[in-house]
Amino acid sequence: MTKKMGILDVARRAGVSSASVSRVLSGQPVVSEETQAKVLAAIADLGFRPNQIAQGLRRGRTTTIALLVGDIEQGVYASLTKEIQLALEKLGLDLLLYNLGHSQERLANILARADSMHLHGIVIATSDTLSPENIGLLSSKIEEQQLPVFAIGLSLHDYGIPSIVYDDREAVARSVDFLLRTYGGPVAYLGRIGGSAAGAERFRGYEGALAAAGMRKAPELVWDAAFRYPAGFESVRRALSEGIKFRAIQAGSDELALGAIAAIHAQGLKIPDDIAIVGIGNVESSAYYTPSLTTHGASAESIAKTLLERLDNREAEKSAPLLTKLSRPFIRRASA
Amino acid sequence: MTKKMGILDVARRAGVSSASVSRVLSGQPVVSEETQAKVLAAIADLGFRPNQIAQGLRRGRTTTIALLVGDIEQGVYASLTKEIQLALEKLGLDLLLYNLGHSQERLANILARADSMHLHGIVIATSDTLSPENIGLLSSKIEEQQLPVFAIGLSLHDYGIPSIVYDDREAVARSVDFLLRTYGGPVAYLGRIGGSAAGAERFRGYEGALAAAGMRKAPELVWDAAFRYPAGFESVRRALSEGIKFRAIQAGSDELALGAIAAIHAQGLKIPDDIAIVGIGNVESSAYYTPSLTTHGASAESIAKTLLERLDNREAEKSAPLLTKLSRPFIRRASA
DNA sequence: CTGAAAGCGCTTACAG
DNA sequence: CTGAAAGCGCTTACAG
Repeated sequence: MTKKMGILDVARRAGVSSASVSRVLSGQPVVSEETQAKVLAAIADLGFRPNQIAQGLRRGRTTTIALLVGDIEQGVYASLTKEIQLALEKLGLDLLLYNLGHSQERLANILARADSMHLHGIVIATSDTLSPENIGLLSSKIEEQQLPVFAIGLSLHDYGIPSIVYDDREAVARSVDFLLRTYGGPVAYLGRIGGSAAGAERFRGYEGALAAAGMRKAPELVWDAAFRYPAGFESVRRALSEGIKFRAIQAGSDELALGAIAAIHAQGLKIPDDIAIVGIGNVESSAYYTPSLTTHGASAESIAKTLLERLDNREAEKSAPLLTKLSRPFIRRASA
Repeated sequence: MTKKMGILDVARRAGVSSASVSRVLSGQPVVSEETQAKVLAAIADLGFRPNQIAQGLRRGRTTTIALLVGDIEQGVYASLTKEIQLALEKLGLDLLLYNLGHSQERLANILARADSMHLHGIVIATSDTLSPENIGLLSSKIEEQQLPVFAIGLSLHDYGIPSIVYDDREAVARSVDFLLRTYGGPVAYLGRIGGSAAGAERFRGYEGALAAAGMRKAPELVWDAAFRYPAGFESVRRALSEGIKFRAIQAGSDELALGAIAAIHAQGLKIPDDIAIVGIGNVESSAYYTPSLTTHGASAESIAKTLLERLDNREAEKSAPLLTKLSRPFIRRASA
């Protein structure tokens, strides 16, 4: 049944030219209803599907969006990937996935290769700070190639790249203020600061809340650590063993917070009685920890939806704001 | 700098024909060293990259592998996706990601579209039982289109589809036996059975261990539940509230086990003192729970490696075994 | 070993 | 509104 079959076979069967078939295929309004009906019938009869590569070559671009993701093993990126793939499917677009793994060099390689792939668009979702070279590559793709590029989770609007981000500074400021008021004592910050654009934003929220409360930032209470579990565990274990005093922790990710919880428990301390902790991201497991984690929510769905709309409406896009800020809901659970 | 540039520009600059350039590009051994050197120099000078779509059209297939994944939000699939993408990159292949989300209909749609995409290969990784139609679609792609297809995590070797799976039956039998010996009392099974090929295998391991120990399987101790946290939480919450007695739980996934732990803690019970629990999959967070989760390991890396070798060596593949079984290491931590 | 030429399967000006 | 024809950028028999 799956013989090779082309637009010409459809044309023959419908009794029209291949040009007409092509026009029906691409939904051009010029074709008469009669022709359209004949072509559609022929397509259905033959079970024809246009060769996407040939279409891509002729049209000069594929139906593929590249999603460049910081670390797919982190829950937030996994959810985001899932929702974006689902959304793209509605537009008939496919998703090419690249896991960056925090390497600017890998990113550069991928972007270089992207040129010859004639992508439909690029979406980059990472919390890492990008190198100037990579930012340059991205924005040149917009200008020179008219290629839709979107940044998620990091603000590149200053470079002309449309960005969809959470207002993490505000979110963290809010929860640190909450920790200060509720628990009184010193609040530590646990999370990546250098090298992470999102991390830096979150840390600024922490600094802001301290300043607003008239408190000084203590260096021994700022633990710059990678975003995953082991880093959270290790940082807190060390702080505890060094006898550093703190009443609460604001973590830069849920994974960090969860790793921290393990370290706190390992010392026989109670949460939130001895130490309170707040995460950010609302990873699925965070609700099922003991204690359940107080955190800031995320909505991969609404990001995907925003992306979809903007991808679908290239006209409106020209006058769309370069920066879209989403606010995170504060999710209070048992850990703080 | 990024003007459109083709093989002809390279040919002109190198002083050879476009055919020679093409031959150098595809690494054909016929070209003389001199020609090759000239072409390579011209390519480097111009920063030329061949148009992948044109190559795809001419060669009849792209450099893209489609990865169809059950649920990217589950840790095992996220790790697998990451490792596979990394491995493919070494072969110059790109990864097209589709999240199946346990829908056979979605799978059918994706497979239907795949024909017109002229993929380089298909990898399906899901624990779901596939519909006969979808299995038929997959195996026809191997036969009719010579398309490499691999199944990961579910055995489709009976249908001529090369499969790479863990020996989950053996793994679960081992840990259930361990639970029986260590804690004496009744062991419950928590996990998807119907609709999940992998789940069914795991459950058979449970049954086997009970039988080997001369115990009867009690229906009230078998909780058929979806693979994620909420299902684990809810199943155990209910069993506990109904007063069902059990000393240990074997879960069909780490997420289920972690959800179960939350439910056990919610009742004020202790792990493993009151109830012991074993998961399967070794999701990253499982080591950072309180208590840390005893589970069966997985190695996305070794699966990706196996896949890579088999994708890279199409000749050897013809005589390769259709079924590759990997064993899971038992990881004993605090929960049992 | 190399080049001229045909062609992969579509789309799109160009005429009509 | 429709068709004949050129062409997207490569690869690959076919001659030489």
